[in-house]
Amino acid sequence: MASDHDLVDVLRAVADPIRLRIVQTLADGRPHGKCGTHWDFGVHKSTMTHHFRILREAGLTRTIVTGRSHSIQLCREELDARFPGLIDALTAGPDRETHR
Amino acid sequence: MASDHDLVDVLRAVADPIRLRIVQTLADGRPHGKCGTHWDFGVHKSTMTHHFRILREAGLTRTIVTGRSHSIQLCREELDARFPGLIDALTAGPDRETHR
DNA sequence: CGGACTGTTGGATGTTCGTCATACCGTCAG
DNA sequence: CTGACGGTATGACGAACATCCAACAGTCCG
Repeated sequence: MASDHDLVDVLRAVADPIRLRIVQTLADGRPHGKCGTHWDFGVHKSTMTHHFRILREAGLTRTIVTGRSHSIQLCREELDARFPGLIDALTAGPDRETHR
Repeated sequence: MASDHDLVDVLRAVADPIRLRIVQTLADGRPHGKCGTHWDFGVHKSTMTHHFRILREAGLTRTIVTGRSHSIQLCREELDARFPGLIDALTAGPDRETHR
């Protein structure tokens, strides 16, 4: 039952265009910087912080702080253990354009 | 790209405790009645209508009208085709109590 | 026909959410 | 130390959302 609650949290976190894209990009398992370089969604800096926070609080990502640059990484193992197949389903879009 | 848009719609539809439960229950492929008998969430009748509408408009379910009783059914084939593994991931919860 | 049953429609309401702008804080280079 | 850089915190605001209530509409039974 607690799993249902968590699942809803994860789904809510992922039910947003920007956050879904972030998760899809992070699905390669490697950490990505939070810097505006990679994430050009045309939204304000603090908005990205907001989205990163939602993802982190839903248990989807962890943040790695190195000096003044933060990196974000998907918690693949935990997620695959708790919600098997979920991340795959989110990333393996039907006609998902590979890169860019 | 259109798939991403649709995926977000599906996720948003499913990112609600009541609607997630509905989808999980419907996952057996059989049609279930909309009657209050099966769905006892303690919410108002019209609220259920609202949730059913969201699910239908997200392309998750179809409604079968028979006389004065409506039945609802999950669009398994379409969903498995467009978002392979998604429904499985939603229903195969980690410690989801086997049945009942 | 007239009423019970099943479900929908159309407000109304309080809450959550996404976004922005500004101010703030830690880190690194000179 | 001072200033630039990378992120965070806080507050505001409009849109979307979940919920309820009352009224309505189609179907079946007597």
